[in-house]
Amino acid sequence: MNLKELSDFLKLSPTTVSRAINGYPEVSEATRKRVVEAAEANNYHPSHLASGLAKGKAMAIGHVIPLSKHMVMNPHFSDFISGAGDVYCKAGYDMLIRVVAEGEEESVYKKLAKDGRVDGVIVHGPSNYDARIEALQDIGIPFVVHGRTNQDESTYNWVDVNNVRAFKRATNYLLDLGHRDIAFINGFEFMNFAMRRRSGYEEALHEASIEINPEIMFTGEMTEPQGYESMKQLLKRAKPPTAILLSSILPSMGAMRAVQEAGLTVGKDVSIVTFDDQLSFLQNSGDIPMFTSVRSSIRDAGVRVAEILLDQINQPKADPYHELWEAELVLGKSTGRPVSV
Amino acid sequence: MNLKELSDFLKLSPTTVSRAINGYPEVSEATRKRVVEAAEANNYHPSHLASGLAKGKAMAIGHVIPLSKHMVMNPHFSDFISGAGDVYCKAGYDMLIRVVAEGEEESVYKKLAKDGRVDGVIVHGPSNYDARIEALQDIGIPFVVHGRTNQDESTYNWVDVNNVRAFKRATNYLLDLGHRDIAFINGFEFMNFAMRRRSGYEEALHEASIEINPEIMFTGEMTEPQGYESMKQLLKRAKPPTAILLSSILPSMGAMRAVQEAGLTVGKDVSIVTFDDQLSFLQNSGDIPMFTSVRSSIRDAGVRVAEILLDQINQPKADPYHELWEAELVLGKSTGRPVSV
DNA sequence: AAAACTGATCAAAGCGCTTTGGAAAACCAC
DNA sequence: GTGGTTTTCCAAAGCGCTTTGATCAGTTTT
Repeated sequence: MNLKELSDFLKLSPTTVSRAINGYPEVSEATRKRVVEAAEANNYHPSHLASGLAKGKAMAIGHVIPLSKHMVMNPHFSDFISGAGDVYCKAGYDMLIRVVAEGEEESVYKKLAKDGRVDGVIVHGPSNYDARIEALQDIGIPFVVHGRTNQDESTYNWVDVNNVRAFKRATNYLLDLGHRDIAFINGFEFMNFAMRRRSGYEEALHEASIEINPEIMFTGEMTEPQGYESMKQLLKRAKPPTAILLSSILPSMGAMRAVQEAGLTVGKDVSIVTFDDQLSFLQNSGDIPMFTSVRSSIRDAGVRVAEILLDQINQPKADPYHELWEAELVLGKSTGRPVSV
Repeated sequence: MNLKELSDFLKLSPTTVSRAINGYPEVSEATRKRVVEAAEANNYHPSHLASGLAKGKAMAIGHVIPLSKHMVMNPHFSDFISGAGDVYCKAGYDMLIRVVAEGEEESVYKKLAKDGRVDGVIVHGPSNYDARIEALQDIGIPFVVHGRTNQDESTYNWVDVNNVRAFKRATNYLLDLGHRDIAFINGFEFMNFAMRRRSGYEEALHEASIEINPEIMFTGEMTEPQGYESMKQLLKRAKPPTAILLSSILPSMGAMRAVQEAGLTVGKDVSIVTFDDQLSFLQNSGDIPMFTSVRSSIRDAGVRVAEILLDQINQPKADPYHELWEAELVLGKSTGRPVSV
């Protein structure tokens, strides 16, 4: 059943029926009621394609998700997406996802923006210099970046965590406890957030006049095995570091496994501080959390980014909008004073 | 730039331009080349909405993802989706995701199917009796179920793992090692896969004439904390079970943490067999995997489910299609003979 | 009672594309 | 050069909706 049929059935014009359903004021309450009931009864649903075409809005938001070399979908996405998806759903928008091999993102974003299928897009995982930003600005489609780049921040919308401050604080906390050998297991540093985290770590060490030791700094895909393998490397050293900073709960689980396997105790022999995205399936909670962490919910970020994007779509002339979030430092069981030698 | 403008520019009719771009044979190679080049040069992208409307196909597949009570997105989705998304992308389809509060799924599926926005849908996480199946059959939209229900299996498309057999094998393996007290930490048993896993476990115990003990059987959301808490319960018992069966790597990580925290060793004091979906971010691999497991890739399932759906969309008259996969039993470090009393 | 206004409805054009049913041009054989 | 085929292109209708501008009754104003 389509609009025409429904309006024939009701002996009304398509105009009136359309307006009745979309809540326009030009139609009397009596007929509106009649129309809505008939639509319900006949199981009529307006075609999204047709209405989208007619009003030039697609009522959908695009996400492009790059798969890494090993076709791995970063698990942090699922929480981000569940936050964003919830916002879209409530606003009547759909989420359009394109999974794409690493490297092709830019062209996929362009196509997505051009073919009129979405009204705005989210940029995930910006690198230090990210060509997508200028590409999207050229096209003129609204977009929000989750994170930032090293490009001019003032020209686009973004929501980011203060990664420098977070990791500086985490490092300082370990320094205050008396640690001097602090390892760092980071994500890939071409990703902007990872680069900023490293800056925070290095700043803190600098200020404490501790030399930076590249031998105890790792980068890689933030997975459980990454944490495990890196930690194993560290424990092999003549003088293993007494504290480790990690970029996500996932590698932290792996690091913990390596520590326990070596017969050592986390929080005593080795202190761990992790960034905690509050992944819903790996929650670091309880009376005293398992890990000491700098914490910021990636799901909340998804919510906020989505809200901002919808706002920008409805007010296309608005100025670029930013939010910089501070992570909280949460004390858990994984840190303590270093065992004195 | 739209079709009309491009065709004016080329001094051709929209018909010819459209055909040239879509690769129809009625247009000479010379003009096709001219058209394609002009399209490129003018950065012309056909409107997806308009073409979808005109040909009655949306070129998109719908996924409805229920959030659990705590707004948690099951992390297993992300791997499934990355597999499916890859297939869609290669076939020129988009993935449309609606995140929806638990319980509203049926109506959301209906709306999605009706409003012409997608050409087919995937049914995730079927329960034992799932109303979505009949709803979708009524509507007549192609769909594929990831998993099965207890309804008549022959009437719809599905891809499933032989969960009964997998868990029976896993249990038998533990029995063969000499274990007699085997606990089971399962997912929610209103989910069909979890129910079938339980059947497999119980069948094996029955055949070995071992009584089923509900006190050492848990169900819940399959997360790290679930495994941790359940395991802690088990270790508190006067005579803790010597082996545990778990439904996913996530709770297994938690169980392992509890075991290690209690000063015991996995694979010696406590044997663990888990179902391994081969989650990309928690891989159970290496020379000898961390966990003994029954293994089946959920990403591969996503790929296959997507392929089948696209096939069904292209041949709507085809018979329902099913695939039942056998999980492999992979030996890892987490199992051994029980410590003799 | 004519004029002005208001509220409820409608006809028709348009969104940007595909596709049907020709028509025109080019080619072929005889 | 006539009739028949192919090849290449086009005009126009249609997909299902929204929206502009107009109509028409009913109400109020002068």
